[in-house]
Amino acid sequence: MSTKNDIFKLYLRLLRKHGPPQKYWPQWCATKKSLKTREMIAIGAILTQRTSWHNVDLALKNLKRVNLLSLGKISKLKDLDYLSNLIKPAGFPKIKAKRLFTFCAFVTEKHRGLENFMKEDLETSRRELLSLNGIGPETADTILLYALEKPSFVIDEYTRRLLVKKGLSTNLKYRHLKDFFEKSLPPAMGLYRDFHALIIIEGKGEKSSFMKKTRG
DNA sequence: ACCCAGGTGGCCC
DNA sequence: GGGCCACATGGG
Repeated sequence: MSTKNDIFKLYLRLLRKHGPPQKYWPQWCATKKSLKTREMIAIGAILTQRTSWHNVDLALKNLKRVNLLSLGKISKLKDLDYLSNLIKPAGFPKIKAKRLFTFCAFVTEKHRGLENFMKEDLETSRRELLSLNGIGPETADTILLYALEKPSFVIDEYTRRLLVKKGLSTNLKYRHLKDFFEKSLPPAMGLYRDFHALIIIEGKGEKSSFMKKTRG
């Protein structure tokens, strides 16, 4: 039977092993407080669904090249095929273009921009994000934590793998795990970001050593 | 020529 | 409520 304390101990172990993470989400983006960065993170959160960072990066570079790394600009697009072609490297281009547009239109039209949206409380924002087509719990929490700066813990495949490996949970449902982490920790954005980053660093490390071991 | 990557929604039972 | 499937591209 795992306890709340096990989660905090896990955090301390990861912190001791890897040191404080220098960069948050995503890897190629340090925590800058600019609106542009937050918008890029939100766009990346949608593009990265079931997709490698490298491919998301290619798509973001395409958007930047045509000066479209902006929620307001994307929300004004008439031609989703154009958007779809730009984000093609990130995979599922048709569906992701639609999802991205839906999100951008919501932020721009309903909230008059990301800065206003940030003023809304966490629970209301989360409900609104989840009501959008194409935004599920992980994408919603990623946007909340990294773009809107709210203490909303993100659960992903790395988190599940680590919990299974450590024997800390057998219930792998999103809501259950999110509650488990949030009840074990104080609601602090910085802590949630660091912890999530450490879980990924740990997960990627495990993977490369696994690949090394099984090769040849 | 496989296999995988930080999900989500639609459909079916 | 759960199980299965489509959605697509770049890299190992």
